[in-house]
Amino acid sequence: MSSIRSLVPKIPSMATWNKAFRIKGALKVPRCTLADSLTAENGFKKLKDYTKWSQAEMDQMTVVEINPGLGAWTSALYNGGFNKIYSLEPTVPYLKQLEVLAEQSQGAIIPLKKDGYDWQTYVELKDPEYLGPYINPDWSQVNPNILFTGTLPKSSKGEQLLAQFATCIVNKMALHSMGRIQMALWIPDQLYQKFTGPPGTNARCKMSVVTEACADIEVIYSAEPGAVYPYAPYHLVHIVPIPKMKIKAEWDVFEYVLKHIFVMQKQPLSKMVRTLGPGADIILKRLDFDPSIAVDGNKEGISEELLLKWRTLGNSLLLTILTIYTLP
Amino acid sequence: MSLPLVRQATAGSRNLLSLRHSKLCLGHVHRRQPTILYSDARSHLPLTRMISTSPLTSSTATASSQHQSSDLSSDGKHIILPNPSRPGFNQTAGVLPSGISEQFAILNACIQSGTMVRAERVMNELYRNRSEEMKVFMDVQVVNAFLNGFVQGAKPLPNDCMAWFDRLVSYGITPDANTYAVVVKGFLKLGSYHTARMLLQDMRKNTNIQMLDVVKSSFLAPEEVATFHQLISQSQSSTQQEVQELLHELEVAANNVLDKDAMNTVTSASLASSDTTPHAIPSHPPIYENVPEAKPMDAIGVRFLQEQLSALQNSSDALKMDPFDLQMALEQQGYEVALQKLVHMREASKERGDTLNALHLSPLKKIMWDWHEKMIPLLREEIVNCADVVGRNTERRAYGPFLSLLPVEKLSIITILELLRLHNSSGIADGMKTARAVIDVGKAVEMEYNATYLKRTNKMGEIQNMASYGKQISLAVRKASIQQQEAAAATATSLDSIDQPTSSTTLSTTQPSGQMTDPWNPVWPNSIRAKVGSVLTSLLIDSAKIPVPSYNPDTGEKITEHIPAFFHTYQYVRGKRVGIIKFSDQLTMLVSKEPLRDTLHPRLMPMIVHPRPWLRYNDGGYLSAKSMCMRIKDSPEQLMYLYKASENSKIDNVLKGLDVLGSTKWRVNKQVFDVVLEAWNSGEAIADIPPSITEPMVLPEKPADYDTDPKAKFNWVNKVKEIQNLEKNYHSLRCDVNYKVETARAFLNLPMYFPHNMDFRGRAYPIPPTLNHLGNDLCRGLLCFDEAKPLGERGWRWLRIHMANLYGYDKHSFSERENFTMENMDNILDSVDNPMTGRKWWLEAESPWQCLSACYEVAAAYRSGNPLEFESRLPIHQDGTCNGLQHYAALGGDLAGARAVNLSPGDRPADVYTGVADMVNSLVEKEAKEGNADAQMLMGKISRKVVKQTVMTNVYGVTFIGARAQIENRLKERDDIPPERVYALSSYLAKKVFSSLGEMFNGARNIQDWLTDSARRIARSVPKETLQENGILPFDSPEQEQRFLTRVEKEKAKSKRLKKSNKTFSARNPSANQMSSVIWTTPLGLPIVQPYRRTGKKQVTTLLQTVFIEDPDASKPVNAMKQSTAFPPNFIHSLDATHMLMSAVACYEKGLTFASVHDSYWTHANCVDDMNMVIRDQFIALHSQPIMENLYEEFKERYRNYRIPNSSEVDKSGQPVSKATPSSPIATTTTTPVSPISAENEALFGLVDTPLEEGDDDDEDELGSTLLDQEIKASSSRKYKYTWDELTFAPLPKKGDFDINEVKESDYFFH
DNA sequence: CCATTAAATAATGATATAAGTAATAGATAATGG
DNA sequence: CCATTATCTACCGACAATATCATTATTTAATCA
Repeated sequence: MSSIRSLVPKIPSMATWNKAFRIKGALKVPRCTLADSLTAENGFKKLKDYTKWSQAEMDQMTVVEINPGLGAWTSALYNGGFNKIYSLEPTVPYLKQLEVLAEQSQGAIIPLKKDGYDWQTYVELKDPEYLGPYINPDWSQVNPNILFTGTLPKSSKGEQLLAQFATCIVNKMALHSMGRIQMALWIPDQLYQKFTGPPGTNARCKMSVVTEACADIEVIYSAEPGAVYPYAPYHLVHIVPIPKMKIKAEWDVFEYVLKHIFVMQKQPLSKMVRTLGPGADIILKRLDFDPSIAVDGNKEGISEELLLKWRTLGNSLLLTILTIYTLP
Repeated sequence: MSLPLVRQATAGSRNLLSLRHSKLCLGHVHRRQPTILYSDARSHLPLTRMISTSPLTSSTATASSQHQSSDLSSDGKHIILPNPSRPGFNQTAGVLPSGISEQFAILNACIQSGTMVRAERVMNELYRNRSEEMKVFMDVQVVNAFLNGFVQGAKPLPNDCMAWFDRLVSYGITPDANTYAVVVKGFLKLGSYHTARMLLQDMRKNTNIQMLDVVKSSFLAPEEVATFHQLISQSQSSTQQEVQELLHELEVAANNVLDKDAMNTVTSASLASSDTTPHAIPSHPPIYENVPEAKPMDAIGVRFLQEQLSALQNSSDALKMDPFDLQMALEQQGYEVALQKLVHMREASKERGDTLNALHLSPLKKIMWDWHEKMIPLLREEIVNCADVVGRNTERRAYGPFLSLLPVEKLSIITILELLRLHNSSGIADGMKTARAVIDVGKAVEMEYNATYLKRTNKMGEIQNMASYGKQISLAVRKASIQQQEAAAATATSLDSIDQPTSSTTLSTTQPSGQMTDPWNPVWPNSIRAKVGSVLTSLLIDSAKIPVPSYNPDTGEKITEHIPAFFHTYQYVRGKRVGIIKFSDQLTMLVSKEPLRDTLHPRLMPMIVHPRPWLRYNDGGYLSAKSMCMRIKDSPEQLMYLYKASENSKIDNVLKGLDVLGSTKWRVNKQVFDVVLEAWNSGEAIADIPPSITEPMVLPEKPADYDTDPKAKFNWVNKVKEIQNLEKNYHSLRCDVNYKVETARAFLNLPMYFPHNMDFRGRAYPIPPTLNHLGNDLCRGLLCFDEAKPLGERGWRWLRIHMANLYGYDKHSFSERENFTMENMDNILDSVDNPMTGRKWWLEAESPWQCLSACYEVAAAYRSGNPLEFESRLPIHQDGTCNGLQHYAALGGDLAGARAVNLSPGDRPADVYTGVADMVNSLVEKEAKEGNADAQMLMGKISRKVVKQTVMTNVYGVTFIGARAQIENRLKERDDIPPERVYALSSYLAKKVFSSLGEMFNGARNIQDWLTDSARRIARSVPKETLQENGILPFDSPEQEQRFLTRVEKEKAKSKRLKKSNKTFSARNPSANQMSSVIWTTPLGLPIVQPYRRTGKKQVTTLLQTVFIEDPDASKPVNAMKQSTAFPPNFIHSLDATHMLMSAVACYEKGLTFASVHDSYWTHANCVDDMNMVIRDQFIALHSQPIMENLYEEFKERYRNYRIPNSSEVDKSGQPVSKATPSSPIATTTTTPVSPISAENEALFGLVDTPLEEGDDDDEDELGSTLLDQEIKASSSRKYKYTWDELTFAPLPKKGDFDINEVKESDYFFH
């Protein structure tokens, strides 16, 4: 296919980076960027091990990368064998750096001045020029032509963005209006904990429930804090939307319910259900499990079976709620 | 000296007292003059006494009081108290530390509910855990109340009482006469005369307490005093001389006291009648014969109010009730009435047995009754549970005692009504914030408790008689009342330490001067209110259900479900949780169908009799409810200054002004009311009545990409939210109108009064919230004076001018305005004849409802054939033209400014707003021609209204952002500007306005700058002592140092809990040490404290959730920025308030009816000329004083010995590079005196960092010095010197040549 | 019985929560290297 | 200590985040001499 690729972006020292790339204005905190090529290469290797992508599969994939930053991950993707990488970078200094890489990659890397945080971007990506040809409404299988990847900022924006990705998966919106698209994201540790928070833990939260209901998550690789500017622990996470959402309820209702019962995640479900509406506790009667389980699904004194039932939230509770609420 | 303020002397019979006070009043108003009228006894401040009552702390106390004696000078010109950072403040101010105020409230609740076991436990815990603080804050009053708890009931426990007495004495409490009275009472009640006698003997031997003081203690009822005679007869046998002496004293005292009642009434009568009051006041009813307060009882309005009461058992009398009693009953029995109405409803329908009629009954009331019945058993159970708790449940221990203070029925009804009242409050659709709900319920319980407690202990008949009698408002009456009250205190308890519950900051024990002792009744802290409120709310939520028709989901058959009427839930507001209590939809529907009148508590309504004159800062207004003359929130400092000023008779003239405002009798304008009602019932949007929304608004269509593009969805959701918001606003607006209409209906044909109080700057506000003359156009249109006065020629003219003003034609000369009205007579008559069907000319007016009201008046006068004799009730307004600038111009003697705001005469009104608008318009026009799109859009649209607020606030320091926001709001109101451009346009316009203003108000701005600068300096300043104690400045003397060290020693000895109060003085965070707020005294003597400090909120656990509440006691650093930016407006407002109050009093004394809305003064048409004279005279009187100079002097005195941090550049030798003080903008004009202190500083620290007392180890020192070296090298040319300079103020801006007396000739000064 | 220590409980402080930044701009307080 | 960063945006009438966890502080129980 192609000769061995060994693209290496220019990684400035932390001090230089601080001067040249610390972005002011739009984002309040400087956006994190992967700043270690080795980490990037290692991460990609692991990712490839996990997904078992063949070169043929990779050849037909178009990669969309958000927040490439210095381009370490971009290079790793390119070096790993992808031939078409859209790098969505809104800030000029990074963009310049990427253009260098673009040149060196003989056009495989295509920097675009777009912002992965901006919803408009996903509308634009549907353009025939970019992902238009690969839009695929078939959710029975993973979209073979698109890989979405990138680095999430450590700010509240990153958190919001991740939550929205989950929402969009459930509702097949934005990126996921183009099909069942897999993602490989570099996620800051703190956010990762919330993203995947298992039941009964402190990290269990709204987002982890939604995530659980819509995608399979696998952590691929964990970067040393030093590999990211400014220093922060990051994980590379592989996210594959599941073909059939576990959430049966209408999204807005589901979200409302989840938000309210998670006000007090350590309290029994039966108590929090009352905050949903006057007399909402009547739905408890129709529940097929003991509602004294804590909202966050704390395991203590709870049978495995019960836990399972509660975790398949979309199937039981919310369906029930919906039926009650939509009665004449 | 001119005498506008001296009340017309009626006869030579005025006593010394009233003479003295008239003089006092003059002295204060006209001239800064040392106060000479206070006897020295007055300066014995009760709270200082409180400190010294504790021998164990005496060393501290004396030390601090000596130390403070220099700055605690309340008998000088101004009230000056220690800085809140000083240890003396909390003690002097009686501010209780966190936790203790709660415990005191609980203690009192235990005592009052008769559960002494719990009271003992509280007391025990207090002494065990907070023993050091107890030494300072435990007051003998508290002790007396506590001890009395043992012996007041039917089963006295004198031995327990005695044991506690001994114990408390051993803790350092010094018993007073009341203490002995209480303890002795216990034994007397049991017949243990011997013990009682021994006690008294002991007292006689060991204390200086007089027997008479014991016997006349308010803790002893007359019949209890009588038992002393039994003691005497029992002990006659003793031959000891000592005993015989005691018995003799006792007998004399007892007889004395038992005779006292008669004495008292005589004195009161003589006191009162010796004033100018034309009639003597009989000591006993009936005294109302010659007081025609209310119209005859067949009036429509009063019937409604009487219906309120008709449910009560003795209601047959209601119709015959005297208005005074009616008012009293309304205030005190509001909840009983509400409850009885529910009962009646039920009884009535049961009796009639006809279900048909039952259907017509209010369904809401039926449900409320149901809740009530369900809630009561739960409440009882809860009370039992609270009593059961011996050990751990701290929550129950905190709220339990309070549940026993009122009957459960009352608790229940209070909760129900409060929750219904709060529907849609704080911007929550169909619900309320939990925090608000629980605190308000708690507050309502507290108020009700106070009201009934008062009723129980109330023997204030004479006082009230006299007070309510007083259409005669005068200092003399006030004085006489106070004196009488104090005299009466020996036999009757009075209301004093019950502060108004709305303020959560409290004086722990306010002991007024003199012999008077108040029952101890601490204000409940908000945390307690929240806890109490939350139990009740939670119980109501559990018990309140509402029937809902429903289907059985399984069988599909129709059933009636009972779902909760309320539920507790949460909302997220920008990521934060907010607890709310929501109404179920069914309840919302029910409530919206029901008229709101039954949830209106009479305590919030206008009064039907004259308000009680303000006797003290916390004594006046409504008859029974305790209210404050100043609205204070969470600021102990404000309260303390007010208290001191009140006790030192410094605010009598202010209070008098409030009395005058409260004495204005109003009535509802029936004609306008009818039109309002018609408009209201039509459901359409008319004037400022919003339309009623019958069907839900149409939602916009979802966009095509709603399902795929989050942005599209987001936008749509936002649109929907906007619409819902609009709907909500309409709804709450309509509710508001509904309340107003209902209140007006209640008072149809009935005179009403608005008791007034002030904000902290002295501006006056009516206390009743819904309907008052400060309200919107609708309120003002609905109200007119009760008294009618013939127009006369001038009045007829003013009426016509007023008519034109209200229409909006107010920028022309008076004669043009007169003509305007005459030319529009046709329209006016049409408006009157066909208000809703005719041409509706009045609706186009700037103030439609007031215009309509004026139309009626003009039309009636016009048609009467002889307008000059027409009896007019319409208030005619005279508005200051840019009142703030007027005061600025007067302060600065600014000629140009004076001309611009009509201080100097002109032949037509000058109007700065129009002037600026014109300037901006021409600017815009020019740029429009140049092709500026913004300018083109705005061409010709810049009205006076658009720029008015910005121009006005410009001299108050509004910023560009603020100005833009103001203009934005104005532009949004217009419909000829596309909403999406409003923002950009307002930005453009704000710039233009600012540039137009340019140099326009330089005179004012100079003063503003001086004020801002001074305030900033003050806010940053620190008392010298603080610096000394932190080792930053040297002590003045070894003695001072020694005193400090002993205090530290003592503090160290205290429990660790207190160590946080030992704040270390850190240079790192300068704002943490800024504790001085800006304080000044208005020319009327009102001390004003700017309350802006950091908020210190804490989470408080309640049954429903935790609530976030301001912790009142923590002394928090000031918000220096707010202090300085707020000072100019506050200062000017305090002046306009002063002017208003002065004018009010002067008008009153000329017999003019007077009302005001800050800078708009109202009176009868034919009195306008007189009032105008008064306004001008008072303005001159006010500004003839050297106000700025006085302020300057006051600041210098008040902040003597304060220091501010300063850094100035010095050259290598340490000599100052420039003499300026860079820390202040104006400082360049200042020649900062080279104070000796600065020299000391320099010597002490040289150029090095402040050597803090914290032991810097050598390491750091080395590091520090090397760093320093580097620093010097690095910036070799620059060295700074940091010093704590004496707080000085910039010299006052130079005063111009304007002669204030020109105001007299200016027709358009107020117009 | 006391003193001392361990365990239990209360008080205090810190942190996360939701989820499009709205738009703009100039002074000043707060913070971090 | 200086430079960057966050926080304000005239004032008043009219107020309001909360659950949970970790860490101390204080109280109670327990043990022992």
